[in-house]
Amino acid sequence: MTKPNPVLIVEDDAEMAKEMAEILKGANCATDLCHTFEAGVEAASSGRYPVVILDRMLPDGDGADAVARLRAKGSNAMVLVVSALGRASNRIEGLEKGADDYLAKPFDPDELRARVRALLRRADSIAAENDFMVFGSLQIRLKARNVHVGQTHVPLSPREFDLLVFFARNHGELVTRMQLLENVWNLHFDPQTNVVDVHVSRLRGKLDRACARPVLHTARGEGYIFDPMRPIASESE
Amino acid sequence: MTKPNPVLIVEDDAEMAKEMAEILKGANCATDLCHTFEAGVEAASSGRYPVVILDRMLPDGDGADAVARLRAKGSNAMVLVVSALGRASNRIEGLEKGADDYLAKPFDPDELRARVRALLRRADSIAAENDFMVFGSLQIRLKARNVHVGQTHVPLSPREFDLLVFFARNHGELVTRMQLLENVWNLHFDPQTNVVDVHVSRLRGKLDRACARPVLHTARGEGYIFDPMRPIASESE
DNA sequence: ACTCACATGACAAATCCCGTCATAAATGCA
DNA sequence: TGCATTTATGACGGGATTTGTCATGTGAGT
Repeated sequence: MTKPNPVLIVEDDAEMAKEMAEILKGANCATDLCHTFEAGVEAASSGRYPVVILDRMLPDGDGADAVARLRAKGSNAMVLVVSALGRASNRIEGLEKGADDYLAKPFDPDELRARVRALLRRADSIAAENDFMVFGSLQIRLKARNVHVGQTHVPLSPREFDLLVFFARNHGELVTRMQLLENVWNLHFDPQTNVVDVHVSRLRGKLDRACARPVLHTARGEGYIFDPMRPIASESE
Repeated sequence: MTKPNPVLIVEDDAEMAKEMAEILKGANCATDLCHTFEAGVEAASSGRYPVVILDRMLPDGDGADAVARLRAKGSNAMVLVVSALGRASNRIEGLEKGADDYLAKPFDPDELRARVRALLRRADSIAAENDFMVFGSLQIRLKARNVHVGQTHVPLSPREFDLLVFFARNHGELVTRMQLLENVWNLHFDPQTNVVDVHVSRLRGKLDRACARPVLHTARGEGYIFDPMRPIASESE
């Protein structure tokens, strides 16, 4: 079994939310919960969730608008809108506003599972076709070979891009200079220079400036760690 | 009003097909019709239709398999499966087999329209994101800025790529040197040199070699014509 | 405070892209 | 066929970009 897929549920009814979470465990999903659209949009725009489930009606607004706000923030999550209003007209409005699927309450557990699975599959196939990596606001388009932070483009040289991709593929993990020489430079021996350091420095210069926070951390005596999600220098908790 | 969207309907019941076509006129669609999956898959794999509507059950097979065959042929059309079997289990199976939406018969005309519109919108956004032009075996990825013939990559310089894209946008039509200077070079006067000729020559060298046939034709005294579909040197029908 | 690892600015070699020119080839016409 | 005009293409050099090296600065840990 592969690792569970993160799914965000935005729902104010705690009972319903718990039920959905329970159902989705059967589809290999790890659910997180928000109680308001405000919080939901915020969480979803991190790019961590390939699939987001929105209740159509919450105290703080309308699901259709929430979808619009989400899209405006650059999220490309798959959105499933769940609604007590099951009539066709509502379904239509939801889909036209940018949701990817629509489900009426009350729903059959099997159907929820199936819908979410279909959305995950679609998210996967889009990601595979259009190869796309997201770390918070940092986006890497593998085929286009370009990098964006939020809406702004970060110009990288070919080497720098390859370097970043290697880091991204091993995000959160320690990467040694030797690994980099092997995989990015295709060198199977130590050139006895600091090529790696120089390129890491250049890459870091561009990325940190763009992200306005450190993303490439150095593990003294070991190597480097790429971890864009790491909270900004503060201890505790 | 923009120009109508081509939609392919695959349906054996002529009455039903006519009705759907009529309904979809209201969604600004130009519908074509096939009566069998065989013909439908063939027509759809031309890549001309962003949206394909499949009946679930036709004499020559099952819609779910047709979707699979379509995908295997490399089509990335959005597929809506319409079925008399409206139960959840069928809907689920359809979606999991690779269809993009599922609609039960009988349906509300408004709902068909809305679904198709949603699929068109999604097709658009995928096309915009993943912008892709195909001429026979020649594929141009606009964002990735790379070109493939069949499976092999054709390396082009930036200028050459821009040139090709301009030709591709005007494929089959005469393109003058002046147009190229204006649109590819951003020159609004004649530089009195043969820059264009030289770049066309270079581009042609790479493309013709890769395609193993002439793709960029010259219209003596007029300009050039990009036409990758043009049958190989032979007169008459 | 000292040492060693890492960071980074500067420089130079290598590469690639592009426009120009000169010359060859091809086309149309008389 | 021969001539004039248009197009094709090989070669050259300027210029920008990328990349690796080195020298020096900075900071962490002992």
